Amino acid sequence: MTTKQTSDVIDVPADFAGIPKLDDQICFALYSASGLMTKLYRPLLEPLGLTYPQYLAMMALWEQAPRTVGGLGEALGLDSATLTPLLKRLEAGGFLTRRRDAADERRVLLELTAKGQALREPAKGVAVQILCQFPRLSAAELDGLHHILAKLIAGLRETDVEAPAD
Amino acid sequence: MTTKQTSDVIDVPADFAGIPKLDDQICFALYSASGLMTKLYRPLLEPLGLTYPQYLAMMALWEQAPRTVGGLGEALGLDSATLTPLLKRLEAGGFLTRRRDAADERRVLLELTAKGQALREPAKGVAVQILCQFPRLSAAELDGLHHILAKLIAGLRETDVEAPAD
DNA sequence: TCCATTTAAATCGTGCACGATTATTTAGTA
DNA sequence: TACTAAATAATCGTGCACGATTTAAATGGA
Repeated sequence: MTTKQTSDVIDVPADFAGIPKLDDQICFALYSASGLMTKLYRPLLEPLGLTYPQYLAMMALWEQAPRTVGGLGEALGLDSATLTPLLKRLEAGGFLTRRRDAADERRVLLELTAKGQALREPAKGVAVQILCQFPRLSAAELDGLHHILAKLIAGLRETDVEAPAD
Repeated sequence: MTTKQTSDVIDVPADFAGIPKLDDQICFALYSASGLMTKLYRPLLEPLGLTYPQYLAMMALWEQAPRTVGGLGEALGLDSATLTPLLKRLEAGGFLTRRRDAADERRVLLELTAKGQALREPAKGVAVQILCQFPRLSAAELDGLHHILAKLIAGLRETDVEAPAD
């Protein structure tokens, strides 16, 4: 509390100087919610042998396969530095295969194995259980949350693409 | 392939079986938004010598110090396995000190150094710049987002505390 | 007093995440 | 054809995150 009026320390409208934490709390809320969500998934995904990021990768491949590492990375917002080791673990687990594209040896094609395909059904159960365990937010609230997040993400992606050329 | 009507594979209402991705997209949206947000902070925090989690720790200490590692962990939702190395880096950077509490040698007290205190003002500038770079969401939307996230987090924390005794 | 229990941090092992760099292949062009 | 430039993954180094375990200190009885 007791945030004083140090309105001349930085050259911004006094309105902002007095509330230096509110925006951070939205960021912190996103950070916290994301972490807690991952924790919620952990015990459900563990029996399947997946972590949450691995589950995301599998979902992307259930939607479309084969895909390249780059294509998957674009879908998930991750780069090869993160994906390559993750995909190697999924390959070691027998969920997918990685092979160079014969038509373009720079690309690596990801393909699901039978085991990877088979995981799709139990994964649906996970999604349902998450829904059930979900804190009591109304469908309208969930919808609103999803809608605003989509807008936020679109804006953040723009900034992420344009600003680095600063 | 070709997801058929296997409505008896899992014992849930058929309504859910058909929409196995919607809830995940909220989770994925949280995950993505959180990551993009951290990326937005990075170039602003780098000149200060902080990462985003370190910035969160400093914010908690600007609000209240001295604090114990456990107290900080409760505020941030992190445990000592994450905090101990992070705090050692902040100590190595000269931002804070760690010392055993003489009254209870189990506890470690965190105290800001002059350098750590001094960082508070430029950190306010970071918060302002984040607000400015922020994608065009109305104040009402930001408010709504924050409100729903708070509700979500409260529910997730409950689940996180109660469910593990399963 | 002594000892089991609880509490608090630190440590260990695994896995994610990213900026920066490197290696290889393809494409474009003089 | 040769030679640069662009594209694609992989690699490297640093730092976060968490479950599980370990170490040490405080607490609460018999």
